[in-house]
Amino acid sequence: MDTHKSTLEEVAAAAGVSKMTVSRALRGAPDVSRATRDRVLQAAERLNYIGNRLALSLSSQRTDLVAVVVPSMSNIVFPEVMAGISNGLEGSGMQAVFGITDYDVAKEHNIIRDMLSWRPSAIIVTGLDQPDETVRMLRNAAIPVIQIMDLDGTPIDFNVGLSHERAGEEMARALIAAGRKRFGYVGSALDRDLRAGKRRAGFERVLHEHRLAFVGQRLGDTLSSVGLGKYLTHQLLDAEPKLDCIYYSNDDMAAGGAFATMEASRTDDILIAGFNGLELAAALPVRIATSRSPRRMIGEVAARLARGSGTTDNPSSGKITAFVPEITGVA
Amino acid sequence: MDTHKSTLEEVAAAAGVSKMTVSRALRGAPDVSRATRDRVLQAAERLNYIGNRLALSLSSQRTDLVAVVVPSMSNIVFPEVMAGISNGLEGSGMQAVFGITDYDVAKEHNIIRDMLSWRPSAIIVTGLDQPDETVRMLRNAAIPVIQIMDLDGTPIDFNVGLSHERAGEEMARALIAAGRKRFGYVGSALDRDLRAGKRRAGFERVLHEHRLAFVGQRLGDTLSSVGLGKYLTHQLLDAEPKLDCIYYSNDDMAAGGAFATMEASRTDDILIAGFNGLELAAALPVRIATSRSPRRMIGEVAARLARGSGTTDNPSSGKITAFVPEITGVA
DNA sequence: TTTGTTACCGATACCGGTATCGATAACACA
DNA sequence: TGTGTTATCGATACCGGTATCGGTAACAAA
Repeated sequence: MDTHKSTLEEVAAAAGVSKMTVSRALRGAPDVSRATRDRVLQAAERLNYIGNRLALSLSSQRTDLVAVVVPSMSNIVFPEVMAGISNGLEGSGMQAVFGITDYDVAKEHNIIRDMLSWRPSAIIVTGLDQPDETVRMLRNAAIPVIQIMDLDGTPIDFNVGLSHERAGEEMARALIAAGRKRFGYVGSALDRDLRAGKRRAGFERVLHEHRLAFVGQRLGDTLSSVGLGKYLTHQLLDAEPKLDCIYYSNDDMAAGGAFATMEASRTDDILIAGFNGLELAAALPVRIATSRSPRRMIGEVAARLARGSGTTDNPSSGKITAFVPEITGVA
Repeated sequence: MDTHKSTLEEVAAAAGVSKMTVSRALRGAPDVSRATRDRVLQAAERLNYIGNRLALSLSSQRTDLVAVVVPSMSNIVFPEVMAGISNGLEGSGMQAVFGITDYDVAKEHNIIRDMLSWRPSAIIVTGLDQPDETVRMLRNAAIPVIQIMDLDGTPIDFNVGLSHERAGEEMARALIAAGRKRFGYVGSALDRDLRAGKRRAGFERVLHEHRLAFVGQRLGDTLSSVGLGKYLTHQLLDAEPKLDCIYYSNDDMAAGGAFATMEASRTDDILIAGFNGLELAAALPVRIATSRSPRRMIGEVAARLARGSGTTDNPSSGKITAFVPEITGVA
């Protein structure tokens, strides 16, 4: 019935008490008699009262907000991380607020600034490659900073993720051990997706150690996608018919590669290798190699760290949580 | 250097002016001389001042927040909608806040309640099937309520989406027109994903009109996924060898179906039909039928409506934005 | 009857900004 | 010299809650 508003004051008037008593009753504080508590609750119900968190947070100096900054939404990986965070926060009374940077450093800076203006209790950001200015801002916020996904670099505070350089290395080692010799590479936008670039660098380093190199490669400049992976793979197969293995920037691209090899009837002699361990990769009609990144787990661990914001934190321990991706589909 | 805090008051002290002047200078208000403006800006810079939106919003009675409530994150569809919203909000100074309900009605109610306590300028919720209690709460919020994705029902206020019943009907009509006769169905969790249920109902209605029915079906009870679609399809193919078309609850399941038919060498006589028009569906090595849902566009339109919150809105026009999904891959 | 204790409740001062109105100084003009 | 005007700034009152402290009533104990 009543249109919007309704403040503590109004509920107080309706219940015939002071707003302080209403505040206590609604929060379940002990210093309220059963009788008045019931009156207050009824009045609040009747007026459709909904608390004002702006006032609450400003007054109590706690927001119970967790800012989360991710680069993209168009790949299922980050939504899964966000779901993990959301899940890990459940029951804590904390709320995640998300920001998307589109892999843009300047945008990231502004988004982080905007997020900090909400005075979150903790902030989760993707990667370790923020520019100095952004790092300074994060340091200055005096809240737990949790950098996720990547481990290759110097963390500001907490760090949860995996080494992408090492993931690339391990994949190369596994493929070489399995007898692969003529490698190709397909990826896209490595200048923006720095983690994909690190994987490629690690992979290539191991190739060099074994006196090998990418025989051929195709790089796109748009966001990675299944269709792009398929398209570039067809190109690469035409240009380099003798490849026996192609490494991709991620599983989406790799799935496209798998489709391309199927269409070219090359599934028997070419092994497709990706990264992430997507559900899709496991369901493909052909086996592809991939490293499973614990995306959801990373989100949950990050959430757990964020929850610890208010509690007693052991300052120096557990700052870094390292995961080692499991490689599957090679042999 | 300086650890956290720093308020307007402190910047004011540092600049030798009142906090009101700092407030004006930082917002670019006209009543400030160039000289003091510069002094203030420098002081703010030096102290690493970051505004407090809690105070700002409480004081000005505007949050510029858009609450967004979606059921899931584990399917790329909703992240794409969210990306569309985020994109559509760009440059407006508004910020989206997301909540995930996991297709749980009770959870949805609580999440909406929590969101409203932040006093958003508008709220975007998925679907039209909220229980009365939730509808009352939304009505009472006295802000624009934008229900997205679905059109089959009675909207509270704004409505942006498509009719899923009709989408199912149209797909059935197209498939029948293309000569398909023996239909199967594969889906999952239709009791929670109501829109998938509506599509199925619409599809089945048209089958009946043509004196047809699903010859066989498999229903999972977990969330839809490529693997599940593949698994259920294999089961269905074993049980009903004579199908010539299978309708799926969505494209993820359908992709799994496509893989199953490939593995069973049945790609020539069975047509796979899904819903969403995912990028993946177009890249598959076999053609599948699908209806393209304008997910990103829905998000952008919703964002545009949310932006209009503060401006002069023509109350009765443009309340409903209907999209008609385009069917591809049938013939 | 006096004194203590406990249970319950209200008054007041913030939290960190913005809106509003008024004050002051400088300058132009009569 | 007196009077407006304009530019620039500050004082004050909120916004809607919570923290803190103090007050009152009821009851038990002395």
